[in-house]
This record gives sequence, C-alpha cells and structure tokens, in this order.
Amino acid sequence: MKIDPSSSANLSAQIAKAIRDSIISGALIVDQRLPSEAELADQFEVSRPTVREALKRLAAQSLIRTQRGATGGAFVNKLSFEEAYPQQITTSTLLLSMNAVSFETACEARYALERSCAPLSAQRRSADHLATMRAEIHRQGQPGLTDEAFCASDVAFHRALVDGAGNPVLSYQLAGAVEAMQPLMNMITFSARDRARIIELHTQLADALEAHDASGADTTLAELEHYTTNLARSVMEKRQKTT
Amino acid sequence: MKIDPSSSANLSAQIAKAIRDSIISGALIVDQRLPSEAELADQFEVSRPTVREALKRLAAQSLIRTQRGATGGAFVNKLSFEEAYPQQITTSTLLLSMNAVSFETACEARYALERSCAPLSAQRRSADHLATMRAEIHRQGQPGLTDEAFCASDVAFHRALVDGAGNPVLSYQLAGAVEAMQPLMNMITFSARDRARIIELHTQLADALEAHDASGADTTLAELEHYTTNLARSVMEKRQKTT
DNA sequence: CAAACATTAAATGTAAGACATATGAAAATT
DNA sequence: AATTTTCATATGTCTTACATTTAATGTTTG
Repeated sequence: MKIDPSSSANLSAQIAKAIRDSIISGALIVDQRLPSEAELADQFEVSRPTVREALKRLAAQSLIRTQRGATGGAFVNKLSFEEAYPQQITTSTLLLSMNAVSFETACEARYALERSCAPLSAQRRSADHLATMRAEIHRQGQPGLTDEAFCASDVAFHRALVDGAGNPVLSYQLAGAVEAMQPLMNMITFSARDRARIIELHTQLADALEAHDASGADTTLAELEHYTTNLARSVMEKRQKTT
Repeated sequence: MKIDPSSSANLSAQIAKAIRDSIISGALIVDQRLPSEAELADQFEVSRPTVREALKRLAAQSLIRTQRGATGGAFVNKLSFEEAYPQQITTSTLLLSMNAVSFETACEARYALERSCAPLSAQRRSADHLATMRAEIHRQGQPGLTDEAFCASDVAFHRALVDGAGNPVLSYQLAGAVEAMQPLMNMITFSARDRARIIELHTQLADALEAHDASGADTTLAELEHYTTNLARSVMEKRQKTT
C-alpha cells in the first residue's frame, strides 16, 4: 500500500511523508484508524520509536490525532479551519520576524487582502459582526488602554470585518496576515490623537458596512492604510534620531 | 529557562510547545543551537525518545533543523517563504477537501485575493513576470493538452500575476488559495471553446498588466471569475443529470 | 435479571540502554 | 607541511521493558 524506498536516511521523515501522501491522495479518509504502531513498524520494517517519531510529525500538522486505551490508536484527523488558524498565525508571524519583512510590506499585504474582503463584507455582514465591530470601537476609546490592548482590539475589529464576508477560506487566509502584524504594530506608540483618528476611521468603516456601501468601505480602508503606514514611518524616523 | 508544568500528559507535546514558545518570543534566535538531546532530556527530566518526539514535531513545522556528527545538533531554523509554501499549500488543500468547501466559495476567495494583487502587479510587474505569463498562455493554446496540464499552466499563470506584485507576504498567502483550487479545477472538463475564452481573458489580463492598467486588470479578473464559476456550475449540473 | 464492580486485553505513553553512523577536530604519520 | 588516522560527540535507530489509559468482558451482588 504505502511503500518506503530503501534509500538513504531519515526513516521517520520518509514514513511521515508516505502516510501524509496517503491522506492527501484520499487513500486514507477522515476518521479512519491507522494500523497500530506495532503493525506500522512491521509494515515499514522499522522499530516502534521510529514509527512514533513519524506519527508525531503528522500530529504536529494536525493530520492525525491519537487516542490511548483499548480502542485507541492514530486516526486521520478532520482538519478544521479552527485548528488550522493557530498554525497559520504562528508560521506567518515567524516568517515576518525571521525574514526582516518591512512594516510597509506587511502592511501593504494586509490591507490589500482586507480590501478584497470589503465588498463581500458590505454585502453579507450580519448584525453580529457589526455588533462586534462597534464593541471593539468602544473599547478602543476607553481611557487608560495600553498600546498592546489597543492593538489587540484593532485585530479583533479587523477580524470581524473579514469574517463578515462569510467566506471561511478568506477568513483563514486573512487570519495569518492580520494577526502576524500584531508584533509589528506593538512597536508603535499610539498618541491620543492617533487613536482618535483611527477610531474615527473604524467608525466610518462600520457605518459603510452597515449601509452596504462597498465603495465607501474600500475608500476608508485605503485611508486607514495610508494613515497607518505614515504613522509607522514617523515613529521609525523619530526612533532613528534618538539613537 | 523553559520549564514544564508537571501537569497531566503528553510530555513531548508540552516540551515542543515550550521550545516553540521560546523561538516565537525570541529567546532562541535563528541558527542558535539547542542543547543536545541528552541535555534536554536531563533538563526536562524525561527520556531521550520523548525529547526526540518533541524535536520531530518542531522539525515537521520547519522550526528546527538537525545535523548529525560531532558539531551537530538541533538548530533554530530560519523559516523561509520557500519552505513555508508547501506546508501552506498542503494545509489549504486538505482544508478544502475535508470540509466540503463548495467550488463557489473557494473560487470567490481565490479571485477576491487575486484581485487585491492586481493593482500592485499592474504597477510593479517585471518583464520576467510578463514573459512567464505569455509563455503559459502559449502553452495553454497547444493542441492535445490534457485538462490537468491546462490547469497546472493556469496555476503557473496566476502565480506569475501574484508574484508580479513584488510582495512576498502576498505571494505566500496567495499560493495556498491558488494551488489549493487545483484539485477542484481538475474536476472540470474544458472544451475547446472554454479554453479559447480563458486564453482570451488571460491575454487581455497580460495586456493590461503590460500597460500598467490596474482597472483593466481588475475588470478582466472579474470576468474570469464569472466565467469560471458559471463553467463549474454547468459542469456540476450536467453531471447531476446523468446520475 | 439487572446493575455495580472487578478483570483483562490492547493500545499508546514513557523509560533505559545499546549500537550504528556521520562528522568535525585533534593527533599521528608520512 | 600535507595527509591520513584516530577519536570524541552528536543524531539515528533498535530492543526491551514497564506505565497508563480505556473499553470490553466477566463476575459478583442486590
């Protein structure tokens, strides 16, 4: 069924790949139980620890789940959007921090993607999404809010906007782009005037979505992008002067 | 440094999480060597196989790489966009196939995202990107091309469009959306007339990008989405009739 | 007879020790 | 001085063993 070319090295990686390919190709279907570790060890002619290492690799990608006990074993996991979010966010975050992606580049990507959701969100947003956005706007206006909390609320606001499009695939893709920006955003200090302006734009955005006004939402998002980029630039410049 | 609450179970998952968090927080930086497996086993007070399972989990996410030999060990890996692509594509593909995402939903997401790249691509596309697109258009016109090869060329064409935006973050996000569509697209049979129309739109798209015409590219993409969706719908209906 | 309890078997989770193998660095040889 | 050999150290793998979880089975008891 799934053979293993007796090539060079890294048996556990090879075994993991063989099983992963079987899942992707559909040979192994959701909730199907894999053979026990001992059986897999026999099948691939390796030891049980090696099989276990392979299974852990797959578990790390949420491709399988394991259960202990009599009827336990490894089962093909139904990969849900909820499960995939954290991985997507972790990967995106590390990609940005490890590759020295500039704030401009990340910001441009984020707003480009978000603007692609705006027309759909203007059309389909539910009252729930609007309520979440209004609630976050309200929170952003609270006095004594830390910069980090302000950023977190900003993320929640924008995720509600994206979710309003009612397309899980879009929400999944956007989660990475929006959340991965947070560490970069956290480097910014938001003055009271900055916050007021951002809240103003957020309100404008929520109003546009409430009125099913796609082009208004798009325009506001463009302004928001412009404002955020300039804000980051001025913060960077100021920081460079002091050092 | 990285402690392990002596809670319930799944030691290897806990250890993996501890190390992963250290990488995300920046306590472990790129190319830094982790302690040897034996040292980690001492540190966490577990056995070496357990440590190894944890390391394999991290290796599966490309967070570390291992080297054998005297100066070997586990090193924090610099996660590159190139490395992240395949994982992103695998996850996106499985998400679509396991969650019964409709063709319409996937298609809508894909084109929404792609349209967000169009203005940037119209502005920045290099001669190289244009050449790739023209080459793929030419391939799509070859007689005797299988449906699968046509789809593969379609993917290559659209990836060139996306890459033309010159934003690696966008390219990364889009790779998942575009490539994950391929299994769905492969279910479609493209008649000669369909192909001709698609090639026509592709040409129009390349022309618009060459002329730095953002709105023209956007309009064409909208038409392409419309055409693809309708095509899929009619294929599905025809298939339902015969059964 | 039925419900509560104890037993058992099968599976994963963990541990310990051993050997194989790769690889760079130091030591020995030419 | 250049080359070869040796060696220490690390991961890769195997073997065996025991712990733990869990459901099914068997047993006892009201």
